[in-house]
Amino acid sequence: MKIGQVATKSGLPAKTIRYYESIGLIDPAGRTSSGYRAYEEKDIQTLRFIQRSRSLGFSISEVSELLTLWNDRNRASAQVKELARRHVEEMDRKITELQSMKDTLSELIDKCQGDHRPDCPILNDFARLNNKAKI
Amino acid sequence: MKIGQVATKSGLPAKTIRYYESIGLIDPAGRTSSGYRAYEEKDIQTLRFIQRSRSLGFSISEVSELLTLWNDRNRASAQVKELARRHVEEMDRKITELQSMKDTLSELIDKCQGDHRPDCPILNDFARLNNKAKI
DNA sequence: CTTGACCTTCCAGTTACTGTAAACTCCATA
DNA sequence: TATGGAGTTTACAGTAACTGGAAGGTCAAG
Repeated sequence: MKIGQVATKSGLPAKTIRYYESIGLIDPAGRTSSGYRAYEEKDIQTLRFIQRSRSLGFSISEVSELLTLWNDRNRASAQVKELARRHVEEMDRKITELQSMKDTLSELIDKCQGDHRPDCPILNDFARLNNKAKI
Repeated sequence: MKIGQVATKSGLPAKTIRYYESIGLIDPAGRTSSGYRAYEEKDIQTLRFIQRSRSLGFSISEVSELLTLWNDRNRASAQVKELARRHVEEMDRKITELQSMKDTLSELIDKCQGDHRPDCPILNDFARLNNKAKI
């Protein structure tokens, strides 16, 4: 199978698959006599695995860890859970932070709404010194 | 005022201030006779403005827009609100996406918890084809 | 035999900085 | 007056994870 078909089946752009090979995340693919990369079914599974992990927000190096664990099934469980849990915590932190940024900005927009002066209080707030505690 | 003091007062690393100058986000600072960058009070306000906008998640190019609007107060209100609203929507999308990723992963962790087989179902799920609808 | 789709490599660009190195400049103290 | 340390300058490289584009090779269909 050539890279285009693998791209379709795995959900990853061909370009990205080559990139993953270049950074050593996946083993170099075999080659046809003419130099095209040649893939097998199991490669698609690996790439799907990577695609899925990435879509869940794991970094490349975390995916690399997960791939190692995947290839060592019998002691995977605890470590995978640990990695996943840490990842969930990280996501939680990000969600909280985004939510708080959003709330702050929404409040500023509301203030601007009820205000009929030509200049927007949002910008004034941005420019004010020591505004951390004022919102 | 030299860059170090401005860094302290604005909350931005000196390095970052130089960077902002290099990409044209802020005007080049004046120089002392010996070549050090020389700043005034109003520069601190501008940098604070940038710091605050960035901390609310605006990209550099959005900050650039905001700075332009800031310098044109009388027609700022509507445009600033629009920019801010779009930004809030974008944050909402990110929050939703992160939340959904988190939920998915949490579910997988739960599945792993109640399972006493040595290999973790998380990895199996990662590797499964067409798993988009299965969670 | 040619066209077009697909493949190859390599290099550059993206975002927003951060790290590091080598070389000043300035101020205070011995 | 010398020197030491803190602060400053520039320039270059690196980060994360790709993405875009150029220039060229390959293959099947018509």
